[in-house]
Amino acid sequence: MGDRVGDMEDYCMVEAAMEVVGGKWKLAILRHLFDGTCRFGELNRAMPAITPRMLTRQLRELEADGLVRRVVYPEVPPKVEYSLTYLGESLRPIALRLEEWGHWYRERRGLGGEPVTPRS
Amino acid sequence: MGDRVGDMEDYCMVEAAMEVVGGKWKLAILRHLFDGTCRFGELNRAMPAITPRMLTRQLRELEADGLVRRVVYPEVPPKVEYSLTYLGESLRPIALRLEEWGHWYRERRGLGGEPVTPRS
DNA sequence: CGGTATCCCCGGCGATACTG
DNA sequence: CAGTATCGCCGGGGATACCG
Repeated sequence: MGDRVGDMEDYCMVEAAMEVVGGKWKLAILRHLFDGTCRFGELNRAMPAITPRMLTRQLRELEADGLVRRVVYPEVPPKVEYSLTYLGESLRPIALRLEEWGHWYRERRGLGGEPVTPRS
Repeated sequence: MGDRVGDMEDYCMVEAAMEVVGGKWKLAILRHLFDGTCRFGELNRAMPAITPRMLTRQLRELEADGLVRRVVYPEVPPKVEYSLTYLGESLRPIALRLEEWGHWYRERRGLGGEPVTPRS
């Protein structure tokens, strides 16, 4: 061992990051949480294209990966607040730069794709 | 501009970026091309886990998205060189920061996952 | 309000064999 | 050397209905 171990360590890290952040809605969710704590419904209203099911799933994964904190208020009607952990916050600069890049990229490429999948 | 009109434009851009760069091997490939032009076989040897088929597919997508340049030398035996376009180069700082982040993340989280799916 | 349950589709991804 | 061809899995993601 040791001959070419360094190779995979390197690119593996970027893939490790992608596993955490590569879900279809993950970065979109984080992006909203950058602006502050959100309730479930707020997030869902802010991203109408995502179904509650998927929003839940992605939030739970983000929580399991330690990027998002979920706080349940035991009251009625139910209230749940999502916020970023320190780990989640640490992604802010990168996400923002990626966002910039995406913007710049689409300008250069002439807005190739649809912004949001249109529903029938 | 209005308070939050830009919302979906914004996060859409990060998703746009993910569409281009979100493939399982995309960033890994780019990461290798950051170090300079590569031939097909070099890339494949550098990433033994990826099959030729997938390597081809992801390279073609990167090419279609304008991140990678493919140069064919009409000689025998065949020789094809892959390099980054200006667009591809522009991802370097972001990819590097994501890599840093991935490294840091895994240290904090105690190396949760396997680096590469081990073949038996 | 903040989710689950259920069902299903599609395409990303993989393995193996073959070719100009 | 640099790919195709073929086949198939599997799970991420979606639609809709329902629940505490």
